[in-house]
Amino acid sequence: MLDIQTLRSDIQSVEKRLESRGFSLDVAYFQKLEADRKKVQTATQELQAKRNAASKSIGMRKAKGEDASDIMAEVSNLGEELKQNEARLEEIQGKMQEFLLSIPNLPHESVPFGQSEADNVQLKRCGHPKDFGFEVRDHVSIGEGLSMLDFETASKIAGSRFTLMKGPLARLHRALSQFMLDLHTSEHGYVEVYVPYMANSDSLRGTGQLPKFEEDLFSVSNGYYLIPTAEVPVTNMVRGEILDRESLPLKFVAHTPCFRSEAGSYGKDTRGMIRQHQFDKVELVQVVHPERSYHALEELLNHAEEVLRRLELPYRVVTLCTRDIGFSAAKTYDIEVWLPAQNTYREISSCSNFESFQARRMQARFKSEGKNELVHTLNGSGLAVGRTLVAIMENFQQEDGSVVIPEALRPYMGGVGVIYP
RNA sequence: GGAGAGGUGGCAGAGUGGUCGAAUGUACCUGACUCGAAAUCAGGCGUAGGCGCAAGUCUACCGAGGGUUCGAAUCCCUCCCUCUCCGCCA
Repeated sequence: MLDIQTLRSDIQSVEKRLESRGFSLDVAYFQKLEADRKKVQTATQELQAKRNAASKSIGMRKAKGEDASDIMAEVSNLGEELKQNEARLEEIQGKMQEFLLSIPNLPHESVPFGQSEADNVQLKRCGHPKDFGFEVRDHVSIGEGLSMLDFETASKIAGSRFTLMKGPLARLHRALSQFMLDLHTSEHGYVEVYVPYMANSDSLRGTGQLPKFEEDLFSVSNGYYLIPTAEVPVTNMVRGEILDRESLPLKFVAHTPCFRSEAGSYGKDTRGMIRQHQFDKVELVQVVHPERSYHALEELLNHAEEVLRRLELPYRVVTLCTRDIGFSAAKTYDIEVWLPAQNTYREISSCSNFESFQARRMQARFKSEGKNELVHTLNGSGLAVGRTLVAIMENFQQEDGSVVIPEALRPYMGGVGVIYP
């Protein structure tokens, strides 16, 4: 959520900055709403003040045993008018809130301007795609060749876009999340957290999934939603809190399953486990002092990259352009891993600074010299586990259909160095 | 699932219709005393928002949402959460 004060004071520049990400701000609507609000709120508060004063003097007279029927008659006439004003004010404020919740974040000045995904800027490229010397297979072919990846059974159990893994491949999947958690907790200073896999609508509103993106979520009974990312439960840990300045930065890492309905992506990545309704992810979340958030973003990116370096996977980092950054983000780096079978780089992590956008929705603040100030929040995948598994299968495949285990993972695999069919 | 108790300011804890945004204690901040500290004394000390150049002033908030009333922390209704005991379960 943007600060309503900046909309009041300088809506033109807000409009302009939002335009760069393809969002057209309804300035006239805002100004109309704001004018109405001002008028009705002032009137309502005046009536309330009048009523309060009258009621107070009734109380004072009654305490002295005096008659107060004249004031009571007077103030009872206020009732209807006040009620109407209050209802009208509530309506306007509701509309204003809805309007504010639907506006995306302002892109940071360092975000490259662009019209589409094609305008994202490659920041760096690390590692070298291997020269295989044989016809590479994709992870589906490799996994099924190993008899360890079974989409048919998964769809029998649940439906399309689910995965079933068996044996050493399932273990490799588990090894990956263990490895990532250990790296981030022991070397990068994150505190491991275990969190609910369902969240309420307040939480989803806090991080920006609601109200705009409900169709991407799975909802269950009792008003719960399955989390689409650990970002939701972890970031919402600080919702409504006033933190000590000294406690910042907070750095959390969580391994959770993520559930996404992937509405509107039918026909995209239908083969394999690239785009699933359920996938595991290790998520990094930081809650920081506003002055430190861009430094923290670089640090966070580096933490995610480190996973790929240790796994010896070739990757590149791109800075998303204004048109491609997500709704809540001010700036985002995507890390893309090399997938030889697709002969391209595919997203495996997204690291974003949300500045105060989520914090304002969540009312997450810290005390600074007696004043309350909004924190900045960041998160990044460190990494998407399923896609990392895909990357390992494809980058470490051998001609006979076996898959070599990267050195860093072998302690987690009971010393196994190669997975054979 | 059954029975009971309860949700008030950072914490503790009073307040069952009226000068209550809320006593008191404690923590914290400022000042006085002190060489300094402790103790003591005095003052300050919640959140969100409106109006205003400002000083300031007004409004809302006592788990959430409705209702009754001139007036609600206090009465009524619905919901949520926490705790204790029992049952069940991993």
